[in-house]
Amino acid sequence: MINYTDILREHNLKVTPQRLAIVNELYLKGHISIEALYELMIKKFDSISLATIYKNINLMLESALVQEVKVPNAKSVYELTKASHSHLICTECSNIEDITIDLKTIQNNVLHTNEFKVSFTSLSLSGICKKCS
Amino acid sequence: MINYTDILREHNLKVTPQRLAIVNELYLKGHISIEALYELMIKKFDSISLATIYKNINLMLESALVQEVKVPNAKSVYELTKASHSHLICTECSNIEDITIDLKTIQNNVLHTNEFKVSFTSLSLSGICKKCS
DNA sequence: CTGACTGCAAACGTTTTGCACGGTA
DNA sequence: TACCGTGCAAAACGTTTGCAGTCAG
Repeated sequence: MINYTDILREHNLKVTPQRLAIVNELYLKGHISIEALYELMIKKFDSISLATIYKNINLMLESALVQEVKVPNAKSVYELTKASHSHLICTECSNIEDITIDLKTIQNNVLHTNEFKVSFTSLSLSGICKKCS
Repeated sequence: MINYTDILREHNLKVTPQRLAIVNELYLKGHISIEALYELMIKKFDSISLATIYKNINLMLESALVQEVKVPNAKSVYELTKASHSHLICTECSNIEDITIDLKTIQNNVLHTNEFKVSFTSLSLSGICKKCS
């Protein structure tokens, strides 16, 4: 069991049952859409409002506890902020897997040939995953 | 002057002044948001409707004449479909530059270590461009 | 001439906001 | 206790749809 309370406090967010549950779902699912998160939250808080989900996700985005992942041809999903990584997105089952790919060489090339200082990279590879092929 | 008429016909789209203008703006700007496209179009067609923009962009997406580019922390932009490429996105001036980066090695690694068959890649590098630094 | 495109208005789904109440620190 | 978070309802926003008139082929 992860200590979500401290994680929230470290990001200057008050600890509430709803927030703990949101962080818990993000941790368990890895990547989740607003809609799917709401469906899961309703099971724990039968009168929770979508507005609460939005307000909290937005606060978590601002405090960098959470990051948005833009998915080609699909809705965005959200994940707990972790070390820079890429995504394998299955177009069949919609599952998203994290993967570590070293992009330093590419960043260096871009710095020298384009004089462009990279601060954030977003790489997603869409295709068919092991299970679906 | 590019022959936009043929480009439209090749994608089974009827040729209208509005469509010619949309393709022209996409060509000139490289990447453009719906909102910005509408602002430009209004200058040429004072009674054009946003619905016309949406309908045409959607048709152009379906016929693969146009592609959507999802931008981290910003609205999507649209571009004429061209050979696979990546994007340098300046967080200062919001300019987007196309760049060719060979991702075959990465795709091969993913195929072998994750058994994941990549069909589409999306790589964007956000940072500070030459002009803004 | 026929079907497709345009522009307008209405509808729709998603996200945000305002407010009264309740809970955290 | 004081402020912040929650839930509800309403509003705002972006996008889509239906329709009547017009245009491309």
